[in-house]
Order: sequence, then structure tokens, then C-alpha cells
Amino acid sequence: MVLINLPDGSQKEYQPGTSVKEIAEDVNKKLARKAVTAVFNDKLADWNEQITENGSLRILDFDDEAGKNVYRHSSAHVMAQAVKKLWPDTKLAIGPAIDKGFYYDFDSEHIFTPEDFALIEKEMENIIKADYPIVKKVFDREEAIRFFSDRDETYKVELIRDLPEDAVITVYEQGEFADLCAGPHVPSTGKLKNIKLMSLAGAYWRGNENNPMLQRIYATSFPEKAMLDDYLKKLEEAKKRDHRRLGKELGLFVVLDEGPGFPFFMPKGMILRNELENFWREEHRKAGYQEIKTPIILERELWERSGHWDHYKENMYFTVIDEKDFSVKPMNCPGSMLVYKQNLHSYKEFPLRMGELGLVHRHEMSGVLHGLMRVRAFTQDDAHIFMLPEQIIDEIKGVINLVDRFYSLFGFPYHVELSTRPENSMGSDEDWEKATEALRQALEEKGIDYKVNEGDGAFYGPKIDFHLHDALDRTWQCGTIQLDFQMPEKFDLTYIGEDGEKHRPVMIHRVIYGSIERFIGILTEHTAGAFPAWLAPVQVRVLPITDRQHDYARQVTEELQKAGFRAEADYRSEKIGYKIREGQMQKVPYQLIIGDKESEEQGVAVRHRKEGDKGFMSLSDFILLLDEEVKTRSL
RNA sequence: GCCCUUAUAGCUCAGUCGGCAGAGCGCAUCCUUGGUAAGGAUGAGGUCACCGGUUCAAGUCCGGUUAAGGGCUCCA
Repeated sequence: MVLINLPDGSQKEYQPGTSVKEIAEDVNKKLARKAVTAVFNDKLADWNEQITENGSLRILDFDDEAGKNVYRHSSAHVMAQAVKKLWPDTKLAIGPAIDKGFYYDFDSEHIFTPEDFALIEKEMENIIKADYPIVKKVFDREEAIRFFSDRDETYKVELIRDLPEDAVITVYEQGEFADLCAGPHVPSTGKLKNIKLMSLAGAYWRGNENNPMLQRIYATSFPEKAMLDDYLKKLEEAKKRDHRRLGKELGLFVVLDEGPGFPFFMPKGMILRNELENFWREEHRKAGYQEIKTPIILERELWERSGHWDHYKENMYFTVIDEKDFSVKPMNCPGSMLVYKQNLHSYKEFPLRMGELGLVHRHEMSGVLHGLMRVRAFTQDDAHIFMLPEQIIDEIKGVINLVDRFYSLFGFPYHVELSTRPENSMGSDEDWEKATEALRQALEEKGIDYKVNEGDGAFYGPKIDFHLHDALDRTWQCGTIQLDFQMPEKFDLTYIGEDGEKHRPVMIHRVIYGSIERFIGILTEHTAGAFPAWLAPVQVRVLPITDRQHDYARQVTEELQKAGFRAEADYRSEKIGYKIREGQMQKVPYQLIIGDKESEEQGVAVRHRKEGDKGFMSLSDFILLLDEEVKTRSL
């Protein structure tokens, strides 16, 4: 007999050779019906796998991450089967489960279009209805190669050839369809339901642009109809708060044909932007930063010296002035180095913090441009900090505090990643060791959990990245702190130490917003355009109910403006409901309704964007309330 | 850059088989003066992205260009 441990702590005995399925059904009939796959002794197991040794077994359903992946992966096989049936000359590449669904890459004479989706979905339904058992077969290498060669599946053959010598090669079959696959899979195609094909894309074989372009079909699947509907609804909602759409609707920013990747900021977008910059300047002044501004166009020779010419030329723009070559800056650091070199520095000045809201231009490939999220010109809230080696830890902690101050203010949760030395990097092992240790120690002293990305650092130094989480559960890398050993060398930066001798300072680059443009994009989607009052382009709208209140409304508006608020009034002869609707859609935080009662009693009826009608208030009370909200920059 | 898709009024979009350019919203003017998410009437607004081709005739079909959207990281 074999002894099986179950997740609830109980143990049961079975005949050797009992299948996972039989055990599951014995333990819990209901769970067995919902089950997708199982984990036996920490390894994913097939439903029909026979248990021959003692161990612990856990049944997985769709709610488990691993179960979800198996469900989606099996869905991908069914999609591939349908496609092969409809277009038999199609060659299969790979078809994994991904975050929110799955895809399969095909190489086919037939060019897929969205019109094919219905056809493919129909065929998939047939396959599901047929309820083909999904059967695992173990092949040795030669057999497997022969098997797929016979079927002219050249990509599969290539995959097999790249597998390690001793790999166990498994093939899963369902009906006439067979695919090279590590498994596991759901027991039969009938287990799958609610599949929807989402989109088409080109994708290079193995992600390499020198390889042939395959056709990728993205799709998703769920065990319950309600789950699929919910997912589709969420996609709709995400579309509604797309920053490109909101940017246009709210008059914030726009990207035009005349400037691909070069966004325009409209008056209201500028208010947002200026507020973000004001806040940035205020906080950086408090944190002991000085501000500089370096030129956007600088001589080619500078970029050769900094190494950008060699490492970054592809992404740079060039121009000629008086027959000399110049580059538009893609980064701020070389300019900052030149500023540092204008004086002789003493260790007593350290740490020397130089901030710059620097506009950089980078030539991004046309296909990657995306609203404000990926552009060709953007403003980095950059800073370069020059210091003594022993100041690194405290200085990093200071930057971490600043990042936390910013992200918490906007209500963004975030997580932190530490990237260590990559392959072809510069500098000595000792320097890297010291620097990485300093970053680690700073994080640990701050009590911050972090993920380590081995070998993911910049070629000039290790780094800490801050990834913020938005309201739609996506993450964005914004802040970063990078140690740089290379720039101080290349520009021969020095300071005079206590000993009167010249030494090489340690330098870090850091950004908090990352790119102001992108941060605005993220913030727009996060808040769905309903910015906190301190950022809102229009903070208050005054809405007179009839012409009788126009004079008083004008007086109120002027008083609000005098108090420093961005206020406007709507004097059109529309009904109050109409004016309110418009203000709501423009996401104005406060609307003040003014009728006879308010003008007689010299007050306002306050309507909050989210809380609705808050009733009558004296104007001075309202000013106090809004002033507090703006001053504290509350959410 | 590469693959698929798309481009019609300020915005969102319809336009069938190739045969007079459309709707809603917005905007302007007028009527309406009203109490917390759309009152009514009238009107203006178009090089159907751009260049070329087929045709008696092109928003529509074909080719090219530009731009945008979804991807090109997830690995049997």
C-alpha cells in the first residue's frame, strides 16, 4: 500500500498504481469535479498518473495559479488542434499560458484575421464537445524527432534538439492532434469551457527579430461564464480609463501625427504638470537638493567621452551646428558631470545633491510608442548625488524616504527590486561587492522587502528599482537608484579629501517620477481622471441656477480665485442638472450650486465629485475646507 | 524596424452590391430661468489621412506612403 498525505493533515492508504483521479474522487467528489490537475510531492502531476510511492498530494483547481496555467495551457492545445483542422498545413511553434490567458504561435500560409476567430472558436467547441481524452506519451529523443519530422513540425523538432540529452520527452495527444509538451494537462478536452479568442499579433520565433515572424493568436479561457464576462468587463473599464482617451476628453494632452512620440500638453495638462513639478521642487529643496538645468543639445565629443556614442547611438538624435556635430541629449548625466567640474570640490560639501528636471530625447522604434507611456521626448526628474563611499548607505536611505513620500502621497503601493552585477560590466569585483552590499544594507535598515534580480544591473553599477502598482493591478517601474562607477572615471571627477589629496567621488543617479510624462499617464489611469484637488486643473466650478444669481456667482468665483483656487463659473442658460453632469464628467472636485437661497444668505451649496450634495455652507467655510485639502495634498 | 488591424465632422461612430456624405454628442444662435448627472428649435461644420491605379463613376476595389491601435518579455 502507498501512504498519501492530504493538505488537511489526514492520511489515506491506497493500492500502488491508484491514479490521481481515483484518489481525488475518493477524497472529495466535489473537488474532483472542479479539479484541473494535482501536485504530487511538489511536482505537477497528470490526472491519470498512477501513484506508486508514498507522498503528499494536493488537488488543484482553477483558483490555484498552477491550476489556472494548466487549464489555459490545455486551452492552447485545443486552439492549436482547431487551427490545424481548419488549416492543415499550419506548423506549430509554442503555446504557453500567460498572465491573463494563453497564446499559440503558428506558421501558416493562411493569414489569420479576426474574421477567423468565430470559425476557430466554433471548431474548438466541437473539440470540447467531443471530449477527447488527453493522453500522455513518453518518447525517447529519436522517436520524438521522427514523430514530429513525419508531421513536418519543424519548430517542434528544433525544440527537441535543444532539450538536454537526458530530458524525458513527452507528447500529449487528443484525438488526431499531438503536441510536444511537458504537461500536465486537464484529463480531457471536455473540461474546458468559455474560451474567447482575443487578438492577433506577429511574434518572432523565440522572440528574436532575426527569426521568421510567426502569427500569434491571443486568447483566454475560464471555467465559469461569469468569470469570462467579468474579465471582459474589466477590459472595457480599463479602456474607459485609458490615459489617451481621458487626456483628450479632459483637455490634458494629445499626441498628433505631426509629432509621433512627442506629446503636446494643453493648458489643463500643464496645470497638472506644473503642480507635480512644484511639489517635486518643494520636496527636493527640503531634502537638501540644488537644482540645475543643462542644455538639450551638446557637442558630439561629450557623448563620445561619456560612452553614449558607443552604447546608445542608435537611440540618439543628431544635428549639425556651424559644421560641427551635435547630439540631442538622451540622458542628463554628462551635462551634470560638466556642472560638477566647474568647481573644485571639498569632501565637506558632500553629499552634493544636484537635481534636474531634464528634457531628454530618445529615438524609440515607431512600433513601441504608446501615448505618454512610451514617448520620444520626456522629462526625467533626475538627480546626481556625489559623495564619499561611507555616505552611500545613508544617502540611499534618504532617497528611499523621498520615493516613499511621493508614492504614498499619490496612494500608489509599490515593491522594490535589487539588481546585481550583469555579465559584461565595468569595474572591479570589490567595488561591485561593496556597492551591492550598500544597497542591500540600506534596504534592510529601512525594513523594506525586496526581490533580487541577479545579473540585471546596469553595466556601470547595481541598482534599486521601485515598481508601483496602479488601480488596475498593473505595475510600472518608475523610481530607480543606480550606483555609477563609470561616469566619475570617464569625466575624471575629483574632490579634495581630509588628507588634502584628490580622490574619486562615488556617484548615484536617481529618479522618482521616472518620466513626468509617463507618471502623468499612470496617474491619469490610476485616478480615472479624477485627480486629487491639489492637482485638478479646475478645482471648483460655480453653477448659478438662473440669471438672477449671475452677479453673486461672479463674486464667489472671484473670491475663490483670489484665495488661490482654480475656479470657473458656468453662466450658460442650461438647467442645473445639465451643468452638474458636465462638471461631473470633467471630474471637477467641487461644484458650488448657487440659487436664490445661497445668494440671499451669502453662501454656497457644495457638491463633491464623489460624495454628492453636501448641503449649504458659508463661502468662508468652504474656502477653509478646500484650502486644507489642497495644502495637505490629500487624496 | 517586423506582423495583424485601423484611418469618414471637434469627439464617438454608421455608410449595404462601386452610383447625391450620414447619425449622436459637442459647437453657434434663438426660445426656455430651472435646485443636484442630458429642456426645446434652428444652424454651421467634410480635400472620406496622403499619393497613385482600375472604372463611365471610388469613402467603398487595388498598390504605395504616413500615423494610430494590439503585439513582437512569458518557451515543449
